[in-house]
Amino acid sequence: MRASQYLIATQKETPSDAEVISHQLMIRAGMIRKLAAGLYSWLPLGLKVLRKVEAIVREEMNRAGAQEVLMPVTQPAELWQESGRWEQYGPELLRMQDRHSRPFCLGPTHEDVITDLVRNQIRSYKQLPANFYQIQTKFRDEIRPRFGIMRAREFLMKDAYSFHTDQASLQETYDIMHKAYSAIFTRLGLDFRPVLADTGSIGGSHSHEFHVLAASGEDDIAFSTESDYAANVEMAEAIAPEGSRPSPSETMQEVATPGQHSIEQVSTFLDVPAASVVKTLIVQGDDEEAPLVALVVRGDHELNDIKAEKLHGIAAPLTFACEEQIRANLGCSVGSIGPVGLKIPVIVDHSAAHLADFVCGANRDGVHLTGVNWERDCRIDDVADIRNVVPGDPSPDGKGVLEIKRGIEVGHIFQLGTKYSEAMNAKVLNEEGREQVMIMGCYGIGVSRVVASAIEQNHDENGIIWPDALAPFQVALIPINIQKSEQVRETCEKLYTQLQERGLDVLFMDEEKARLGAMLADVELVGIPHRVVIGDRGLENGEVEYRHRRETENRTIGLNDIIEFLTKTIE
RNA sequence: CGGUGUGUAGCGCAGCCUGGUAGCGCACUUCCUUCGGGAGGAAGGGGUCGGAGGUUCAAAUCCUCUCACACCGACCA
Repeated sequence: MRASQYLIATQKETPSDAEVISHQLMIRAGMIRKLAAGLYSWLPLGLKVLRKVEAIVREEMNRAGAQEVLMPVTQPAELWQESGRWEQYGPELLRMQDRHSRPFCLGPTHEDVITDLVRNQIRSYKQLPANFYQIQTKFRDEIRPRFGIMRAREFLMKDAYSFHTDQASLQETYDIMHKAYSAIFTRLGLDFRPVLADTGSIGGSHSHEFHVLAASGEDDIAFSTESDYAANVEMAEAIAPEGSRPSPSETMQEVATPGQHSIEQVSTFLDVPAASVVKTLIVQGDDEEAPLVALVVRGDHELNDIKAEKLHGIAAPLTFACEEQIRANLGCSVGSIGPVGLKIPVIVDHSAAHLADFVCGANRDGVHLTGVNWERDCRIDDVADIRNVVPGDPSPDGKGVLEIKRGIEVGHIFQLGTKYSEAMNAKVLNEEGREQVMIMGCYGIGVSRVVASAIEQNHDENGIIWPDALAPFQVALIPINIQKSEQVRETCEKLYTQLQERGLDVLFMDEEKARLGAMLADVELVGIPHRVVIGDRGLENGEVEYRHRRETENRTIGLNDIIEFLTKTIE
């Protein structure tokens, strides 16, 4: 491609509303432009990258035996009413009416449509298993779109749905998808981890998220230093400390702690480590007998609400008791609560239950207790895993300890079961000639988000550094003084033609008035991996200059060898 | 949804407090010089000052309403 015929919309200044580096660089490199909140146009350069991701995803999905389809973005409400999601789905579902006042929505996902399609087309177990996918624009009316393309309202997603007659078959396809996803992210050149994930409200037994590791990620991922265990912190199991609880050595005493509420304040005030203090949280129960429940974790730990709301007796979604409820029931304010003398159920985290001689609130404002011991001074009704894991915790698989890093969720696979097929009556005849509800799996990849995550992981102060598989162009050809030197012009034209004949995607910076510095800056910002600079000075000696985007020094290469060199390097 | 803040040229911003009819940098157009890491000079083009209403002789500036956008928040215990 000749730069003179291509829109290279780079800009020096960073827009003031771009927070994360990928957003800033995508704007500056001229990949995307914002149309409205969470809505972006893709310029030629950005679209080229997006298409590359798409192509790799498509190839690997086809290789894994999935069949491509394309379903409408606009979907009739009927289907959503049938699956029950018209009511369930919140304001993220953009609803509208057509000219006949018939209700429709913009598809945030396509389970309902695919289930309808398949129930009408597939009648026999002989046609199963089957896995259909599409690469399609989705719309989710996010409360707060942010980070550019990373959390946009309209985005490109690959979604696949598989159908089965039994769990074993679903498991088989699930495993194939797991492998295909690993192959995709490996080919894309990303540092990623498949992690165990929460299945959320959808249920089902198995779910993995694929995360690209990057500091700007919105999720915390825990993984083992010794094994391939990895899980979303929401899910990662905090295993109980070994051995039995130390025996009490102190007597329980009241201490005045005026105005000290937070764990940090209390531990500083009493000069004890946060790990020797317990925090007691009061949440809503789901039983009329026990409308409130106390949850106790160690002072240096955080409650994991997903784990907590799964426990018996606790209302889901997890809801904290309000100030008035606490005062009415316990007679103190938050900040002075402790397990001693509580009349409501007390559920204690493993680590907190392992403490002896700990500190806690006295259920009276401005008073704490020291030297408190379980059983002797207060009840434990239940011990459970209700905290987030922290770095250094033992890995649940017994190998190594946990480390925590931030991740960007780029893929999610899960076993849906029969949630949709049952609601929508999607059945086949099985071997015995009986009707049977199909079992489903679903598998998504955020195609546009992959582009942003690749940039989060690959950039420097000069701009984007594309992994080879994603680069919009492979080679940039940069002439010096093309408007003056006939020699430079002819050499470049010839190289341009020859490189294209070798099948390389070349950007020829052929603009007469472009200055060297500006061209180099653009090529670096845009992130083209290989660049060749051609000038009279080098040509005198039959040489050109080559530099890889990751290097800081030029290499001198013979004019006659450059074609061969690039062809070999880029393979 | 709640809190805060911002809307002035394609982008980044000043001007607003203290009303007098719009400016800077980058980008863009033309010409000259320059040309090995975002050149210099000269001359230009481009703005219903987010929108509506009001106050005033006069509104980007003051007042009211409205729209859009952005940031922060949903575990203090």
